[in-house]
Amino acid sequence: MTNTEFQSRLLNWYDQNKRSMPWRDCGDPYKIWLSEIMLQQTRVDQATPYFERFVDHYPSVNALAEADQQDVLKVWEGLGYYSRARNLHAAAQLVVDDFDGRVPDSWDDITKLKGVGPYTASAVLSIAFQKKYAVVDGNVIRVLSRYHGIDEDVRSTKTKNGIQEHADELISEERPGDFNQALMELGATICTPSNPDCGSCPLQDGCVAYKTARTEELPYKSKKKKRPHHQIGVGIVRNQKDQVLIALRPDDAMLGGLWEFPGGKQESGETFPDTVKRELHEELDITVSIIKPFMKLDHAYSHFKITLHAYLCELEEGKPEPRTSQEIRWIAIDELTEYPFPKANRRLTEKLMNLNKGQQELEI
DNA sequence: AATCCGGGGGC
DNA sequence: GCCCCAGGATT
Repeated sequence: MTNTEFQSRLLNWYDQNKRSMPWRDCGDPYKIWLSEIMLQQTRVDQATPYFERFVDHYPSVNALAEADQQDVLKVWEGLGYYSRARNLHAAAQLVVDDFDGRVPDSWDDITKLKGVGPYTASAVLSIAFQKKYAVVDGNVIRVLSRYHGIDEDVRSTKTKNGIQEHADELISEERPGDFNQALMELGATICTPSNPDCGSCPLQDGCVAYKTARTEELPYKSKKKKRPHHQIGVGIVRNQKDQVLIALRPDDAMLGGLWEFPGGKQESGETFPDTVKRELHEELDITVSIIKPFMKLDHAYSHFKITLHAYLCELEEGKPEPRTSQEIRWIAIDELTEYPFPKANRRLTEKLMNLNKGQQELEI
């Protein structure tokens, strides 16, 4: 199949089958940029409601640049990879300060923005500005490795560079943005990781994997390491004013800029109450007594898993001082909704708020 | 080149 | 359970 045939079949398929998305065909570089950041390692269906809410809060680069980081993280809460939100916020301020509030339309300028790497630069430049940069994301890797019958490990840089060269050669001159979106759309809806719908694929004729019945084997990926599983003890410290103690994670840490109940990893030989007491002493310089178990939950992060054991605590001695955290605060339980929390901690705040509403069992 | 960074959905 | 997802930053 010639490149021209590849393009026309793909683009015709796209014109008839593309899904509707709030940022698609809007022509607004800010919304296209925002969508590409939200879609990093995130499915369209998961990102869409966040996109709508984010645009409601921050309809323009200027609005985003003027916002407080805490508010931006609150709108982002639940979407994960929170450095994306912090980087996007900082990048919006750079766009206002250095680029007159306009999203840069050149490679050298747009890659100056935090959180904009080769994929996002290519996506924004092609979709918003019709420039000929081919994207390579997980979808493109899957589609082209099958189409060309590439069986090297797609996790390796060399293989990805080879796929980038294929994409660079295939991309349409006239409709580069649509070509990129079409290839990704095909990967997301037809050329799926398992059970691809080859009968509906416009590229079936030229596809090596289809012709050799290797669609289930390609793309080849080396195995990932198993994720370690940690046991975490967490303290929900209450005072006489029915307030709880929360801590702000530093910007450069995992979940940076989000709040949490203080705690940490269980060490060998420790009971969970021991862990909570030790961690709170180390992190906040306080001594607490354990009142009772509050909640146990499992949660999976990208590279490890945790079981979180939370205990209701009472302050025995000392005034809490932030040591490992950026800031600490005593807040009422009904204020917990106002702060950005990561998912595992959000499950704790939800139980606290439900019990508080029912006036149950929170009395010490 | 390898590792770190969330959360959700599909199978 | 594991895998994947419109990846980027850091080491």
